[in-house]
Amino acid sequence: MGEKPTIKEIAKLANVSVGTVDRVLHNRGDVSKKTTQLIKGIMENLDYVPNTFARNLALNKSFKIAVLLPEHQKGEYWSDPIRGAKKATKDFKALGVIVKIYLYDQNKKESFSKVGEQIIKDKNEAVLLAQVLFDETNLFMHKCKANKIPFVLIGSSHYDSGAISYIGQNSHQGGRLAGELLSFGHKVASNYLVFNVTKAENPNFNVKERIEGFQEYFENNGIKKANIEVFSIPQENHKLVEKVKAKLNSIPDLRGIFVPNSKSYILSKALSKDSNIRIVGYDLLEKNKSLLQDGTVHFLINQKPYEQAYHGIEYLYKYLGMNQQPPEIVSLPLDIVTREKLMYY
Amino acid sequence: MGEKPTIKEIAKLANVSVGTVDRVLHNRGDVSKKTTQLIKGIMENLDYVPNTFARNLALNKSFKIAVLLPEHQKGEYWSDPIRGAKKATKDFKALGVIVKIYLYDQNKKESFSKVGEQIIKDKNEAVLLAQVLFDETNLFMHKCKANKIPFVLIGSSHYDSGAISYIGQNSHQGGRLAGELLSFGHKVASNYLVFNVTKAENPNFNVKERIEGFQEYFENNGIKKANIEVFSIPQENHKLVEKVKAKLNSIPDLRGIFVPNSKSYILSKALSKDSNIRIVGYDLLEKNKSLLQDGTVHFLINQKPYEQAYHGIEYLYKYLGMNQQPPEIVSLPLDIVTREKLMYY
DNA sequence: TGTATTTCCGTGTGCGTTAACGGTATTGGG
DNA sequence: CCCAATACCGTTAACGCACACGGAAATACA
Repeated sequence: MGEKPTIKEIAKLANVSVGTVDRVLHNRGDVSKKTTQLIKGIMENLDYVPNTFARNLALNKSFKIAVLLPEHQKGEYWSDPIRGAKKATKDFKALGVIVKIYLYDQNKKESFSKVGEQIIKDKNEAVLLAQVLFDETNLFMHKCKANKIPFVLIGSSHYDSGAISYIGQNSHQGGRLAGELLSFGHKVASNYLVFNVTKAENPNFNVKERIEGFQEYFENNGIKKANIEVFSIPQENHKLVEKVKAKLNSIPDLRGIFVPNSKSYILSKALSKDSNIRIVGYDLLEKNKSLLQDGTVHFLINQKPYEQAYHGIEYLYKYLGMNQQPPEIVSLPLDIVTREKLMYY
Repeated sequence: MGEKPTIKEIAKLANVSVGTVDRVLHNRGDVSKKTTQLIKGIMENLDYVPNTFARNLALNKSFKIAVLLPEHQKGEYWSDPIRGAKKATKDFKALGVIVKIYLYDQNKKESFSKVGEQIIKDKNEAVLLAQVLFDETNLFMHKCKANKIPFVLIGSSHYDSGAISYIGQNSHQGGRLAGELLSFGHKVASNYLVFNVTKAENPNFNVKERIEGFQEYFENNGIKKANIEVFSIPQENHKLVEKVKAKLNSIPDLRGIFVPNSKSYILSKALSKDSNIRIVGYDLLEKNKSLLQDGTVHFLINQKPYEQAYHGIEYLYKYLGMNQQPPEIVSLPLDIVTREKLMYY
């Protein structure tokens, strides 16, 4: 009872060979109806389940998974998902997973396309990617679908993309959380600023949703009189710092600032040293961590890019190797980082 | 390059047989120092990882892991690590891991001992446990050591217990974080209360350390004038609520309360509805979540009991099945939960 | 009746790793 | 110098499954 039945035992009970049992197991024909029924009955009775180890060993196939992400410097955002991907590479290597990381220059769209084609050429069987370059990524995802290459999207949410799974955070939720943290302890209505540094030609839906969530929070919590100004400015603006300073000075009694992307470190350049403004930002870049450390920024919301990539590869392997369908949307919990929590990261 | 190296290939490169490679792989001696180095070097170079499927097939054994935790009602603290254990059970089943959960009545010490003995009798090869009943657990851990059964401790920190790994949070850190959250935005010194509900005969070192960390925070941040009172009271006290109310009234201008364990819901009974006191508590019990939801409590620190148990089983398997020594101490990051984050849990 | 086809099934090899077993040098003791 | 002990290493049979190959029996067709 405790022991697991093997193919051989089933064969003996049915008075056939293992080959026959194997044939009905994978119903690939060449077995008479009678013996098929007999064998199926026995398997049913003994509750037979093929041994995964033996099966995978015999199949002896490996899975090539491509990771498609932007090039990056050390300490930048994209180094985290890369780390996660590398950890997954190591962890799943023993299971036959071969991960190759493809990097592109996010300022050169043709770089993306080139790398994307390389991925197809290299006969990768699955792809993990983030939608940084919107249109190019859409194109690539279409190609994947055409070639029946499953892929997982991390970070950004583009629901009808055809990805077998989307892994990221709920952006609305993040915005609301930022609202909660900024207004925490303030009973009275106050002035808040959303500092939105944009990047030309790269619409970011996450940022849009975060801002919506931020506004939503104040509406839903009866802090209607809160005055929320959204200040958007392109990163390429050469008078950026001056303009930000002017904006800050133009708002009397500014209570808090929400930076819905990783650009807190830009905002900090325009802040006076002894500013008393609460700031909630995103992403644990080295520069941002310093701001947390010295008290300029009070909360950073961590997107857990490391985990996103790790789980992405995990899902792709399970999909390819064990026919397991991953959840369509995986919402990672928001991680609030304060100065005291910093030393863990 | 893309293909994975096998033992056979390594053997060929080192001019030895697979047997020798296997011997150095599992360092079971009978190999000269020179060839050992040679083989290790080659394995390093090729980044060799033994094929899990072949390995487990050859080993053809399963690992019995026991989980030893208190009985619990739905929604209570211990249901979370149980969930984590069950998830791990499912995830590692395919690797030959058999997990059995043993529950005891934490109010009956003899119940613990009985279950503990059962674990030994059942020939479990590893144990995951939490130190709820201090002395009894020590005794049991000694028995495990005597029987050479490895075990992992989750939640509480008892360093010289002989556990192969301790998984939990840094309690000092948790206390400091609580200090940070309570004092956030307050420049001036204020009055704070630590509300410590104790349980007879069950000294909890985590709570002690959290309180120390809390005090430490104010000392280290120049908020020396902060007045911190630690109020300890046994849970069994039949005039508990009255006494707490009295205590609260006795402190003028009370800014915040730190509840260093899961007993926030007890404190809440003594609070007036429109209280303006900031509260930081521990643990996502259903009762505590309600308090977060209605705004009575502002922050809960989540110990991640689910993850503790999951990783505990993961480590035990790797220890048993792959000779991998886990880290002696695994500090899970502190998880700050606010109302806005609540819906994820 | 003889040959060709179809139906059905057994045999054998290989997948990568483990570990028992046995074998050949090498060293040490007398 | 011989024998025994030791150090070191190779060979090989499992582990359970997948699948190619070939072969016997049954059926079809002439």
